Order: sequence, then C-alpha cells, then structure tokens
Amino acid sequence: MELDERKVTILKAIIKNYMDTGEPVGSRTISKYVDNRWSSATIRNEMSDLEEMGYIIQPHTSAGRIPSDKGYRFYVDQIMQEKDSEAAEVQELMIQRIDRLESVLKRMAKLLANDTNYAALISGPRYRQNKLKFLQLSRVDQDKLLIVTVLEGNLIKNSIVHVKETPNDEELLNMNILLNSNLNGLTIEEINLDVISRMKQQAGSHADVVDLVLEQVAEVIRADSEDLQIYTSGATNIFKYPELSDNQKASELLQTLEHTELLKDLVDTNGGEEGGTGIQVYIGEESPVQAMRDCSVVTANYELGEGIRGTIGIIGPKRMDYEKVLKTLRTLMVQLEATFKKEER
Amino acid sequence: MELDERKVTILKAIIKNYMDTGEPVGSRTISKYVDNRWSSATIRNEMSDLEEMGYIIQPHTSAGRIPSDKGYRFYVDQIMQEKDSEAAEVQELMIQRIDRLESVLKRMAKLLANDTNYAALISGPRYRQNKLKFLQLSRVDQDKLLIVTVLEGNLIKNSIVHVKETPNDEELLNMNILLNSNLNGLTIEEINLDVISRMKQQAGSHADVVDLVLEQVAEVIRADSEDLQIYTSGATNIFKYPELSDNQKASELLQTLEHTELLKDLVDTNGGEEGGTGIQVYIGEESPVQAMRDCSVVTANYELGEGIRGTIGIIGPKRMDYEKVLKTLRTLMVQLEATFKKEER
DNA sequence: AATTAGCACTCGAAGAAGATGAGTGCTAAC
DNA sequence: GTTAGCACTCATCTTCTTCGAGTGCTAATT
Repeated sequence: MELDERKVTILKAIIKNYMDTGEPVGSRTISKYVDNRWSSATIRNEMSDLEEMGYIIQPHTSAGRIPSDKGYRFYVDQIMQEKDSEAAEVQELMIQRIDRLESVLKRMAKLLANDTNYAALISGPRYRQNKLKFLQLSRVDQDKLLIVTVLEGNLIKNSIVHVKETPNDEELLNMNILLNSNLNGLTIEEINLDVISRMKQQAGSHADVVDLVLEQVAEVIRADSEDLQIYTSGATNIFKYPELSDNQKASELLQTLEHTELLKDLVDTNGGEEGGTGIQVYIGEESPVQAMRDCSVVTANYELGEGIRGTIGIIGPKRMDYEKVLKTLRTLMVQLEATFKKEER
Repeated sequence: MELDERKVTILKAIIKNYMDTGEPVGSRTISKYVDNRWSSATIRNEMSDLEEMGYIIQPHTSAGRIPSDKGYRFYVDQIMQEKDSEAAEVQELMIQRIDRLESVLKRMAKLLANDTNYAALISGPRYRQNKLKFLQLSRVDQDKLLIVTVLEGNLIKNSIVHVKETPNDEELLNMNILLNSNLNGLTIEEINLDVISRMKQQAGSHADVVDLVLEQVAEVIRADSEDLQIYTSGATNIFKYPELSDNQKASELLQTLEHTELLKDLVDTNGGEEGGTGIQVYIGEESPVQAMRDCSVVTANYELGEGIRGTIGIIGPKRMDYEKVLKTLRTLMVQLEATFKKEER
C-alpha cells in the first residue's frame, strides 16, 4: 500500500490533534478538522489502513488513534526537509558577558526549558588534545603558591599548592619564564621525561616546585577531560504532560536526569557527521537512554571553534512541538556560536 | 493533663512504628510492641488522651493514629537533648583533594543523599566583606590580558579582558606591583575615588588598563556575593515515600528544589545564633518554604573560618529518621571543617 | 469504484452498592 | 486503675452497572 495524499493529510491531522490534546483522536474529530471534506466513515477506512501500515495505534478497541513512533518519524522527517527560514524568537538572549562559560550554559538551559516547556540539557564543552598556552606561578601566602593554567581556547584553571618555602620574587620570575618557555604549546602527552628532566636541571634548587607544578597541571587537564559536565533545567516540566507524569515514569525520568552519568550516551554521539545542522531527533524507542523510551529527545551539537564542542538537548513527550523545538534549537546554536566568536574577537 | 511516663512510652512507640511503616498505627500494634505490658484497651484510653493533647492525629475515625507536628517536635527535642557520643559512619568521606570547593560541596550533597535516602541540599559559602589578597595580570594573547583575583579565603577568580595593546613584560611587572601595593587588603567599599585616581596617576600611560582591571575586580566580587550557589542531590529520593510522592506534592517539591531562588529562606536563616551545634529542625508547618509543609527539613551551618559560611540541609518526610540525620549531619560538619583546615594548613 | 449513512458492537471510565476488616469508643466487670 | 467485650465507623476493595466515544461492517448512494 502507498501513502497517498489523503492518507498523509489524515495522518498529519491525527498527529496535530494529538499534539494539542494528548488524547486519542477519533474519526469524527478528523472529519470536522478537514471541514467535512470526507465523512467520518471514509476517515475510518483510511485510519484502518494507516494502522495496518504501522503509522498509528489504537490504545484499545473503542478508542481513537494515536501516532506510533513510525508516525512521528514520518512527520518529523517531513518537517526536517522543509527549510524553515524564519528564526524562532528566543526570549532575551542577551548574554551580556561571558564571565564563565559554565554560567552561560546554565542560563541557556534555563532559557530553553522555559521557552519550550520541556526539559533541557546542555553539556559543557569537551576539550580534546588541549595544549598549554600559558602558565603563571604567584605567591599568595608564606607557604602557598598559586598556579594559573591557561589552555588553548582560553580555558583557565587555578590550583593552590603548599610548599615548604616559596621562592622569592626574582626566583619566581625566573621560574615562570622557565615553565613557559619549556611547556607552552605542548599537550599533556608531549610532556615527557626528557622535557621534565631538562626543566629540573634548569630549575636548580627549586626542582621540587617544578614537580608540584607539573603534577597540578596534569591533574587540571585530566580532571577536565574526564568528568563531563552536564547541566539540566526544567526537569519538572514533564509534570505538564499526563502521559509522562505517572509516578513510575516520572520518577525514572527524573532520576535519570539527576544522574548525569546516565546521560552520557545522549551527549557522546557525534551527530555532526552527516554534515548538516547536527540536529538529531530520537523518537521513543530510538532513544539511546532507557528511561526516555516514552519521550522524544532532540539534540544539537554546538562547536565553539578549536574542537571545543558540546551538546544541547530537549526532552519532552513524543507529541512535542517538533517544529518549534527544531527552530529554537537552530536559532540558539547560531546565537551561542556568534556570541562566543564575538567575545573571542 | 501531664505527659506521664506511660504516655511518653506510647507516644514514642507510635512515632517509631509510624516511621517504619508510614501507616497509621493502632492500639493493638502498640500493645504488642510493648510486650503486652498494657492491653489494647488501656492503650486506647491513653491514645485518646494523647490526641486530646495534640500529640497525635487520627486521619479518619476508624484508622490508627499518626504523630502530629507537635508529636514529632516532642520527639525531636528529646533526641536533641541526648548528646549522642558515637559518630555516624559516613561512607567514604575521603575527600582526596580540594581542587575546587564547589566540587567538594557537590560530592558532599550526593553523599548525604545516598546515605540518608532523603533529598540533600548544600549552599556554597557566602563571602562577606571580602578583602582583596592578591592580583595578577598576565598577557595571554596579543590583545588579551588575564586577570587573576585572589580574595581572602583563597577564593580565586579569573577574567579575561581585551585591550588595544598589551603592555610589555616590564610594564606588566610594574603594573602588578602597582596594583598589589595599592589594593591588597582592601574591601570593595574601600576602593574609592581617591585610591583610584592615585593609582591612575602612577600608572601613567596605562591608566586605561587600571580602569579595566578595577571594573573586572568589582564585577568578580559582586557576582560572587550576589548569586548564591545551591546544589541539590537525591531530589528523586522523595519518590521512596508514598506520603510525598503523589503527583501534586512531588511536583511542587521537585520544582522548588529545582529553583534555587525558592530555597533562599532555608539557607539565609542564621541558625548558629543559639551558639549550639547550629542545627535546626523544621517539622511540617514550621518550614520557611511553602512546598515543604508536608516534609521535615534539617539544616546545619558550616563555617570554614574567616566568616566563610554556608548551609547543609536534608529534606525528607516528617517521619524521617531524625536520629540518623542529626548524627550524620554533625559528623559531616566536623569532617568538612577538619578537611578544610587541613587543606588550609 | 469510491463514498457515505446507518447500526450493532466493544470496551474503558465513572459511578453505585455491597463486603471486608482494621480500629475505635464505651460500658461493665475485674 | 485495668481489661474484656461489643457495637459502631469508615476507608478500601470488589463487583456490577451504566454511559458514551469510537469502531467495523454492510448496504445504499453517487
């Protein structure tokens, strides 16, 4: 059997209606929806076909139909084809200042959740193969040294180490020159024994400090690439959708959103490979995350230059407003990247 | 009427039983619980008295009794009096290293939630009237300066500013000396026009950089004292308690936990004034947060020296295991402060 | 051949009626 | 002061009924 034009019209009508109400929709409703172009009986026949083809489902014998995963998939694929020109108006994307990327991302998640009424998720960027750009030692106390580590991409990390005795100002100055001239531009893998021993030699009486500093630098870089930061917002929005808010499901979903390690699968996938917008839609069973099998998940990858990339995601009911979500995400990505570029300028 | 010994025994028995089961407890249950020391009829009479006195409540005529807020209050007050000597064993409080206080606090909230099976909340420390300890300018790019600001209490903040042209190394060195000699030990209020104009004069050709730096410093300090960080963990634990997990209540409570601004009242209160352990117990209606009127909330204030203080909180059902929670909190506080001191050493 | 009106049928949801039993209050006896 | 005994209450569970939205099928119509 083929999906002729009338079937498509009816399928879309079913999906649209179900999106609004969340209730199974019957043949008479559709008949009215299409201005009685066809009678309810005709619609019934068509619906019967559509069900046989797997696009819609009857929850029980005497209920209307709801879209199946396949039905949503068809709908979404259609939307994705239509290039929407107009951008969604994202409320107040006045990111006044990137003080810390983290805070921008958090605010962005909040914005998204508020704007869409679904749950939003955003992963902090991963910095791969990052290079050292700049190191600075300073004395902050009698026995404490502050190490500021700047990585490629202007990622800044601080650490404080304790030493028996801090070098004096001149020695510090020399150490800073020593560290920077030896280490700048190296990735952590490139800092090998050879480099280290040469530095120690040059450091003379303060070789122990070199050790401490290197240890810290290694830890800073490792910590950053290891624990993936994921921020969520609007998780409780799911209570707005009856089909998700029964206790069992809501509990599972919220628990998943609370434990970021369970969200890795969502964020790890490199959706950008298709070269398109990098936006992916997972409907129901398609989701890589167990607890989201009753939801739809839309993810988008952002890239802030120099391989710094992360993921934004929206989690909502299967009947989410895909059109709006896709638009909003696209707009947001553009703005995020633009804001970042401007700041980097 | 007086609370004689038998009434107290029975009241405690009711509370203990209710804590375990979450179901109203009847006279026969209690009778068995006290090894038939008194018959169910006697218990009934006593229960009738206890109800009249407001310590227990009958949800409906033919149900057992449950403790009222007043009943819990009595019980908790008794526990608080008994000085428990033995410390609770808090799982694996091996905080290997304070890399960033933030991450320690997050982990601690997680720990607490796991350990108690209630929701945990922890507020980042507030730094009041903070003094500048150290400033450092470095060049990281052609047109970018890195400003590292260290405040009293070793709170470190970074910011990057754009300048038309960075000073050369020697000028930078001089500027650092200038900034530190003029600003160290001052609070933001103390940086007045007088100080600023004097510095600008001394800075000569790079007076504009001084402006930029001061602006950043002001912002860093302001941002930090303004937005109070609150981390929550184990929010979904509330689904473990039927009396809290009906959709209405759970939704409200979770929403409150998601919006940190609603938690301010819990964290702002300065419970330490009584001079004791600084632990406070809010039972039901006593809670300052609307959505927690059906819960109990236990908060404790920690202090990490130099006026850096914050709050830890546990949110659970009224029938929470107060004894355990109090013990755990006390232990945790001691350990947190000890860890911090050691690290500061 | 496609469409539609008509009708019997299905089945979940909501409500009513009754059965169950845990738990109480009260009284009278110990 | 304590306890046994008993009538009474009332939430909960089960069963039964009603109701109606929605279907599938058939026969008539275009």
